[in-house]
Amino acid sequence: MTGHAHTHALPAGEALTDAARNAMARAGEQWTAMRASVFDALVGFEKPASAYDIAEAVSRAQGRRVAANSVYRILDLFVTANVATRVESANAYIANAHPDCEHDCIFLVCDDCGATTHIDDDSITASVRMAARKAGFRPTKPVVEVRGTCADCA
Amino acid sequence: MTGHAHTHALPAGEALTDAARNAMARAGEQWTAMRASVFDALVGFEKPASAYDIAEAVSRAQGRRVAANSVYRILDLFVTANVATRVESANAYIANAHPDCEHDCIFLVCDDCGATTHIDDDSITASVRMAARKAGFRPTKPVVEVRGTCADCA
DNA sequence: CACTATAATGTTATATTGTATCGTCACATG
DNA sequence: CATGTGACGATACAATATAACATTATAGTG
Repeated sequence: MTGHAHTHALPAGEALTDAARNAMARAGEQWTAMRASVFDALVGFEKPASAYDIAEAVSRAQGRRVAANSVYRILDLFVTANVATRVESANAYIANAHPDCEHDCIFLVCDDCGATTHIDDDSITASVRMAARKAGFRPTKPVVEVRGTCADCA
Repeated sequence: MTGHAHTHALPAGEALTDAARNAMARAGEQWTAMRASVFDALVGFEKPASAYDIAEAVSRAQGRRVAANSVYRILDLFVTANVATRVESANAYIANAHPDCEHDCIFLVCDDCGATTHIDDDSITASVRMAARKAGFRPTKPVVEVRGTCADCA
């Protein structure tokens, strides 16, 4: 039993950007050129990207030096607005494929190639939260990531 | 249902150090004065400690400068030998309360005070591994941590 | 439009975390 | 004693993250 069946029409390209912009709007945040740039860079990576990777990509795209600092600020907003997620075990960020709905994501991180996919299994994350509560803990954000080998590298 | 009931006589003090030393021996690693020092420092922290925190503590304890470098090396051994675990979402390390048995631990990290407890719920981590496999992924090490507020800070 | 408050970004500096490299020391073994 | 090996020291550096303050852009408002 994998929680309620749950199919997203995964937004891509324009649609994904739209979804992100909307999510930001809902969070009361603006969608500026700089933020669009960072988002594009983020989506441009297949793997989770570090703030510095993104800073470099944005710098290239804009033909000027963009400091990691600014990128961090924007990534923080993205994370708050559910537009991106931080992959803790990789110190890196990844775009959220469906900013529209709130999930406790589960990331599968390939130690070989770095490729990272995510699955949504609300029954698992719910039981994680539950177990925490049973221990007298008030959960805010479960971090569920799996290191291992992806299908391509296996 | 919380997996098989599972009660450890949690080793503490001397007993814990013994357990750690044995675990290292099983991994074919030596138990040196330096390693004992690092382990003591690690156990001395209530919260997950960064390698630098530990380097400082060991430096104080030994009245000489110990470089983070050396601490990292030893921590890596500890992690491999199941004597310590890295808390990914905190970039820090914590001693394993029962080096004798292998678990996919679940950590509860308080965002307020930093105190971190761990629970072992094999049914949860098993289902995490299972979900990963169902996605064509070969799991090596699940990272399950929960950020939130502990009972004391609630 | 001009003014102003606020948000966003730039700039620079610095803190924290993590690796790499190579030298030295201690100890075991032949 | 010679030699090999593992542990540790020392130094340098790379990567990740935050702080503080200046400047610029933007949205409201009169």
